[in-house]
Amino acid sequence: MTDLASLLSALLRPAFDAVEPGADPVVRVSDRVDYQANGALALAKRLGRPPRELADAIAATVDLEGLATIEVAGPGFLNLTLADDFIASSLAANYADDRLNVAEATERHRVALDYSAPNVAKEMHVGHMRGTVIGDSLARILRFYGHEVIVRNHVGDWGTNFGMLIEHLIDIGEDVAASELSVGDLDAFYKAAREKFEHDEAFAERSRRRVVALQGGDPETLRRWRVLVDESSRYFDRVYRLLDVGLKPEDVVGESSYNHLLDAVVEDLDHAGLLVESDGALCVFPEGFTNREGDPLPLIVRKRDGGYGYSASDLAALRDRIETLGCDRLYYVVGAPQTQHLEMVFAVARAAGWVPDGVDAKHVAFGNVLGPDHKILRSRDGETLKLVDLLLEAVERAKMALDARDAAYGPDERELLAETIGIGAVKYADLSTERMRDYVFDWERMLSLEGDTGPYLAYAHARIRSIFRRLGRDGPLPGARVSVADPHERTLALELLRFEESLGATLEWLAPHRLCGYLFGIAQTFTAFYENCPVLRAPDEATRESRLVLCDATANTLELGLSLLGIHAPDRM
RNA sequence: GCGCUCGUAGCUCAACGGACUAGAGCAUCUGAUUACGGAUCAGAAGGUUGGGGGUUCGAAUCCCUCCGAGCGCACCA
Repeated sequence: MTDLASLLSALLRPAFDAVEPGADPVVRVSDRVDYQANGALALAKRLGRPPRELADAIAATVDLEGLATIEVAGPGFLNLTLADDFIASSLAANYADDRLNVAEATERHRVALDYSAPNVAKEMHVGHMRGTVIGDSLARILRFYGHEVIVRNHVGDWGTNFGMLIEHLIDIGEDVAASELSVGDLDAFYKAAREKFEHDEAFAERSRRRVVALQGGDPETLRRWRVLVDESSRYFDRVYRLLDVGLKPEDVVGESSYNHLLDAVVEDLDHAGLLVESDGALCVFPEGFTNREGDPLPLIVRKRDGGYGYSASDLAALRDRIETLGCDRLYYVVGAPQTQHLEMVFAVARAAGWVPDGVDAKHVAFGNVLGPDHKILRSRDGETLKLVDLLLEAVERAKMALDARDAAYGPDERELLAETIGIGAVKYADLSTERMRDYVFDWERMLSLEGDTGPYLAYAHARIRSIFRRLGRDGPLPGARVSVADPHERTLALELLRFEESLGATLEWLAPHRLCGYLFGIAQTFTAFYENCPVLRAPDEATRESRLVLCDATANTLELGLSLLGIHAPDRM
């Protein structure tokens, strides 16, 4: 389907072109009319003509082909009201062709989507949840649009920490370590290693030597490193399955994967004349970045000791995504504190000529999850909150909520529903807030069946499906005509037709909360419709079938929209 | 100190440079409805969009400045 705003814009364009070639009508959804074009105001300013007069002239010459009526309002707005017949027939046609909830990109991209990025031998905590959930939703939406998405789970599997982690592995024995890691007690493992590193000088010394052995490619050291990586990956995978995200083991391409490209990064930066030695380290000083003292701030590509840091692997990964994978969109779903680092990486890559025209690299930054005290969410005892613990609690709470309801579930159904609802609630709460903002985590609110929540939307969907169960059919009769005679029908139909517009905005801003807002609006509009327009007791057969189309289209939109957020909507709950 | 982000109703959040009434949800209050799954509906109350300037026909949105919060600022990643 084509979105209505684009369609109206195309109809208005000739009239705008006649005034000034290439002028943009700027058609938008308006709260007081179906759509509003305010392009005449900007155009009038540019041409120095009275806006109202210009708007009148455009309105007089425009041909809307009977699809809408136009009216000049205020200082020069062009208010567009769609014809009821047009809304009804568009909805019916799109519904019949199964094209109501379809979106098509005009140009397709190959997108490198970097998200999740947990650290090997370290627990996943709430901070990883946001990146994982947002990234997963964006992956789904991009694919839905027809873009090719190459997911890179840039796990932290390299660096000086691994000296101490491998030594600790040796100390406690691989069998013990493997069982400790596989039950998900990564924090205990990491903390024990850290503890020894800080208080046991002999251990610290062994650790430092071990780093050298690791970076030198010593086979036995690499084998032990691999044990840590593999055990952690298995653990991550379990968390991803619980979280119901599409990340797969083959998406894991960690920092270590770029080791063989790091020398070339340094050489090429040197050839480009960007490399500067400073205090023994090899640095690039991109323009516009300064430190505390106001001096130029370096991106340290190679450390004084000759080792590479994460700047080098980030640069190598960026090149790999452009040069080897052939991506023209690079999205990094990474926390807001990394903003400066990523900007510097992008700046250096551009200066080095590694980012051709038409290639866009973006930091999709996100804020923190806060506790009731408005500080970073922690467990009750003040420790970092393990992601699994949070997810399991969500499932437990959903189970209790289900038990409190007046409905009977089989034990398997109860288990499955609790997982679907609980995890969905957490994900929706996360996705429905603008991603740059910190948000306050609140169990009560996110699991509530009232308000802007995952369970509310899932329930809205299940309730509509139940209409058809009661009817004993799967859907409306084929070829049913749609009428929007009642204002509630009209509003709902129009809202349903705006699916692609909403998805377009979601992608344009890489902001899943826009899709959330749309779906919540759909659910609310539906309730108003359902309250005022009897469906099963409709006055006549034709009205009933028309309303059934609206019901089914709403349920489909909710189900699809939620699935694009990574949330499953069960048919009954 | 410099930089980035945020500051909107009691609380949690929306709002793409567009309006004459800045929207939802929760909580509060008033009515209606014994309901096609009550996640009901109608309505009320609640805001000088942190303060102050500026640009504009028009600013929560853009610019400047101040205040407050969070984060980053050379060899951890």
